Amino acid sequence: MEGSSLRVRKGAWTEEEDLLLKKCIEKYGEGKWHQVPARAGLNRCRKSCRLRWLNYLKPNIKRGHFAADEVDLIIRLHNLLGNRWSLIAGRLPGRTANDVKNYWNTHLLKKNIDTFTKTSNPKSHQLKPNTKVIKPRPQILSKRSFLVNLDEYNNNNNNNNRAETSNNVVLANCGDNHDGYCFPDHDEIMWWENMMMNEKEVDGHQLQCSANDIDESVLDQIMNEDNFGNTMDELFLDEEPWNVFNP
DNA sequence: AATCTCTTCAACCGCCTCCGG
DNA sequence: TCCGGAGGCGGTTGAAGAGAT
Repeated sequence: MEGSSLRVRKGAWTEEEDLLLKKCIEKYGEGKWHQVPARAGLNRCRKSCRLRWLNYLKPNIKRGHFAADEVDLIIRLHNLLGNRWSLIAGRLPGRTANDVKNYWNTHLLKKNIDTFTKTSNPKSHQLKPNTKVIKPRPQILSKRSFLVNLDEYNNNNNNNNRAETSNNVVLANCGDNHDGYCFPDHDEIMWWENMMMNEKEVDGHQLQCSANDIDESVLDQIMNEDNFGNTMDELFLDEEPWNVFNP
C-alpha cells in the first residue's frame, strides 16, 4: 500500500489540485514522483500525482474522439503486441496508455466480440475466432539478467545463433552493448523468428539497439515493412496475417 | 418527469522490474 | 546477495452522464 493512506486524498481531482501539480511539474520537471506531493503541497500519493499528470495534465495530450487512422493503428498494434497499452500509446502521439486501453475496452473489444459471434471477414482488421495471438514481450535486460542469459547461452551454444535454455531463449548473439531479448515461450520465439529473421540476421548480423530504444526500433521495423518488403497494409490485410497463428 | 439501465473513462489497486545501499 | 523504495504497467472499479422506458 502507498504510504500513509489514512491521510491521503483519493477520488476526482479538483481544479486547485491540478493547478498545484502543474506548477510543481513546471518548476521541478517530471520524475521524482515521491517528492511531488510534498513539493506541490498536495495530499495525494505519488502514483496518483504521476497518473494525473501523464493522463490528463501533460501538455500535448490529445482528447476527444479517435481518428480512423488512430483506430486502425491501435487494432494493428494490438494484433502484434496484445494488451501492451503503453507501447501502443507510444505510437499514437498525444494519446495515453489509459486512453488507448479505455478505447479498446469500450469500443474495439465489443466489436471483436461481435465479429467473433457473427461473421468472419478476412479483410477485416478484427481477429478471427480461434485465432491465437502470440504476444511478444520485448524486454530490456538489466546487466544482471543479461549475464545470466549470456552464461546459459554460452553453455548451450551449439554453433547456432540461438541457444535454448530451460526457461528462455536468447535470440541472436548479443552485441557490444550486451542487449538482447528473452522469451519464455516457444510460440513467442517462433513469432519473433518469423518477424525478425532476415538473411542478414541469419548470417549473424543482429539488431543494433540500445537498451533504451529497443522497443522503438523493433516497432519501427514492424511499422514500415515486413521481412519480404510488404507494407504494413499488405501485411495486415492479407487473408492469413503472418503474425497470427491459426491452430 | 421519474426511474432504470447502459456506457464511458478517470482513478485506484496490485503486481512486477529495476536500482541503489 | 539481499532488501526496500521508486517507477511503471495492466486490470479493474465506480461515479457521472446519456439514453431508454
